[in-house]
Amino acid sequence: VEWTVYVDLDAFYVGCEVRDRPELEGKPVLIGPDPSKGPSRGVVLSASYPARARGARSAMPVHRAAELVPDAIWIPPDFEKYERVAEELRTLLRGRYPVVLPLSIDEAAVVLDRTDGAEARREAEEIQGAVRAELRLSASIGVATHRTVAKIASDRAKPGGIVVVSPDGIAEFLAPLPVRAIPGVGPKTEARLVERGIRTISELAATPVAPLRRWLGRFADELVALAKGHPRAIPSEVGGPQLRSADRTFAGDVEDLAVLQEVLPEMSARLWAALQRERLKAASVGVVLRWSDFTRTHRSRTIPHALTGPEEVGRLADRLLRAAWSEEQRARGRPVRTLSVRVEHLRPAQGRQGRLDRY
DNA sequence: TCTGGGGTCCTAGGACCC
DNA sequence: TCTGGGGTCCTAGGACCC
Repeated sequence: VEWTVYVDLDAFYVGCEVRDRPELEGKPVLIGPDPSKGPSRGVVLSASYPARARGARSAMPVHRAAELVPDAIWIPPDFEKYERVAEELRTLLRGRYPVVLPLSIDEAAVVLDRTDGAEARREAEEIQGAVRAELRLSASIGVATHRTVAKIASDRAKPGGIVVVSPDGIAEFLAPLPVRAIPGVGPKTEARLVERGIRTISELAATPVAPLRRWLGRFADELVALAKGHPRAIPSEVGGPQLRSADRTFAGDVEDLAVLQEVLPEMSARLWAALQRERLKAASVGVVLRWSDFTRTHRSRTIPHALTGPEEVGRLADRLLRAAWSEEQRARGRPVRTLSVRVEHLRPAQGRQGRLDRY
């Protein structure tokens, strides 16, 4: 049987900082823009467990976290560092196992062929020990015969534990958990399920799938199968990236098209640099306006050739931005909070191999 | 005192093709 | 005069994840 060992690094950004500054161990550390340095619309990117004990969470507005934890130690994010550390984890795993799936900056999975639960648990223990000894980081690990179950198990193992789910114990393991524990069930889907009296996975398992399809589409079949202990297998191939984007949230909401147009050259340059770094070509440009009420408008255009440079990205983005603005702004009657420029239809550029294997 | 800056995948209608 | 069945691509929007 094939087993998946799902490795999830605990409070990852905090962990990267604490291993460089051991004196921070056990302290309420928050990664994000320090709100005492001026008003910010930023959010917490990572919170240490002592900070979590006082209610701070990642994705929480920083001013709210500062209220809850006034003596927090704030550290501005250093994404290059986190990317390097993420690569350390992948290297560690690739040195030991033939099939390693990089799943996000702080998660990776190993697929073990022809093994059993006891052996898979020993591998998880060995990985956890190596991550602690060599990376000086804490990992939570879920072990199961299906990736989705292994991921859910890794959540239950936090922080620093190992949870193994046997193939015939899947339904029993999932039964008491809230539907929200399933990856892909967010606030909206949870609300739809709860409206129908479905709060836990055991209640989901007891629900006829046909009526659920009306609300959830094909996802309904997947959910009920998982709840009954028969998860869908997820293919292991990791494709190349689908899009790259540059985002900018303004310090104050913007009511003037010209202000948006002004930042396009800088954003296009940033985006182009990212493509160059990864040796990618793109053949589609898009802009996204996030209005002050958090709704979004998207315009994109595909062109019959690869984009030639940041100027072309900027030119096309400007055209799309003006169209989106004239068609939508009056009707929305709201200023813009965030502007994004994105490129899609990515392909590896010719020539030397880039680092497409990173993700 | 609301909610970053990245990303992924799915759906749905229309164009267009065989 | 009426109108198949299947497929892909494009665009816009939505939900979700780290």
